[in-house]
Amino acid sequence: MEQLPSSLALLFSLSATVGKLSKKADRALGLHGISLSEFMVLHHLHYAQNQVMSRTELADAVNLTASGVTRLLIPMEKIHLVEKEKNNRDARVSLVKLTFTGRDIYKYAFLSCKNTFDEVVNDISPKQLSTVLDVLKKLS
Amino acid sequence: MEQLPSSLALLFSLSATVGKLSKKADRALGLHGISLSEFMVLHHLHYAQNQVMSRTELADAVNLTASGVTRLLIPMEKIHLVEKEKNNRDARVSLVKLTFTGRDIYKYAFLSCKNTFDEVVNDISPKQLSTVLDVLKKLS
DNA sequence: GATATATACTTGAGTGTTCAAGTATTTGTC
DNA sequence: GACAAATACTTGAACACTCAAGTATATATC
Repeated sequence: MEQLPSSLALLFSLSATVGKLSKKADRALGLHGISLSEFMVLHHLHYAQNQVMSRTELADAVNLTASGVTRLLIPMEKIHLVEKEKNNRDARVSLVKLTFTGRDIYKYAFLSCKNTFDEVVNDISPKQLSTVLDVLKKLS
Repeated sequence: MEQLPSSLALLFSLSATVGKLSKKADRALGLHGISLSEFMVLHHLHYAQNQVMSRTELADAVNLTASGVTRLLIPMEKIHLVEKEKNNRDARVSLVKLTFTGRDIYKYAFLSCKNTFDEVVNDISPKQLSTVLDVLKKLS
């Protein structure tokens, strides 16, 4: 449509695609009462040692600021998906622990999300997919 | 790091990458006093017939809602990057036209942005890049 | 040619996020 | 062991967007 250099085409295309895919994810996850960011928090906690992480670690993992994480966690604590824990070695850090409920919700949400996105990538060959994942890793 | 199915790995990776790249773009474009969304508006106007588009067309092009576009354009009109124009055939539509100033800013912003992102894609082969663009097109 | 329906846009209220500034605590230095 | 600098987090203000409802205009139907 326009003579856009491929580097900028990449930027434009990435942002359009992510816009659409995250909406899709939010719709799928909405059935479980959580957003994509919340799902990502649950996911990273689920695979963390003891299912515990600090807020700073979470911020890095889900690509938010520390303050974004603070605010994201407030409702998640309220509905008991996660709970606060102290770090005895360092009183500054406020640890976040996945609860039993949180783990449960994560599992069901995971399945919904996986089904949705398996379908999305259905007509993309495994080889192409792995190229894309490689490139994305380089870009990050 | 975790046993994430590739479809979800794609979602996570895409959203992380876009987060970082749009920040990078915003830093580059900030020197010209505009955001990435504003740059995208200027870009689409620049290549539109007569450099005019309706707000609905713009919304589609930059992947925002109509109301998002209305609000994005307010400051752009104020600093005379774009201006309103009537459609004589249809009084409902409010056309948006690129001004001289807008065109000028676009050109310089384009160069900054291109330099930044040419560097970003520097260690990605043209073949990989075109695969990624193909896949993104399929996903959108 | 009146009336229902659709389209293009705007507006108020709300959401999710950031940034800058602040607090509490820890670490490093002399 | 006092004090400066760094770290982990929280909070108020702001920003960028969305959604739902409203207005104005156009189109289609009878």
